[in-house]
Amino acid sequence: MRYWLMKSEPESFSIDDLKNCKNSTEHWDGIRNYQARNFMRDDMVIGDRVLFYHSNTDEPGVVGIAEVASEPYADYTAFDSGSKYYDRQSTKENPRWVMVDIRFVEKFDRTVTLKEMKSMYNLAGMKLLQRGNRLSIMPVGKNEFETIVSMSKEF
DNA sequence: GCCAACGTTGGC
DNA sequence: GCCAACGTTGGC
Repeated sequence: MRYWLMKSEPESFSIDDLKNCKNSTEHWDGIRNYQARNFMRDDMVIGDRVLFYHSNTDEPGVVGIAEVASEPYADYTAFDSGSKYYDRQSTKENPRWVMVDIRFVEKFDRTVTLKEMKSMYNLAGMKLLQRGNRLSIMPVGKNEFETIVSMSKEF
């Protein structure tokens, strides 16, 4: 099993929104970055655990856990000329962008904030914390995943 | 709202 | 293939 971190702006799609989806599952559309796409396309496996991260908000941080719930498949928002994710170079015959389904697993009792994570010596290697990182999907180490989960249980 | 950092685009 | 211009991300 692999571990991931996926960012979402809570004003557009929060962990509560995910929980409230049908079957607490939603497709993760709109990824238009090749590195992030490649992670979904090449490395994600059903059942992989995902740290759900809220970005662009008052208190950025990890708010809970989700899991990968499908194989990768074509991101159909790229075919829709009315969508803000439309990409005329992505065709049904040869889709450029993919997505996976994500299922809610649990919401933390509290947010593990970016600030806290920065202060943890054993999280210093996290991609999330590297200078200038803007990836919205990134791999996370098992130890890092478990450290963050245990931080969520401490007050 | 600002701005640093980064990815993408396109002219050459 | 270089690189300037531009757009986006996301913390602050």
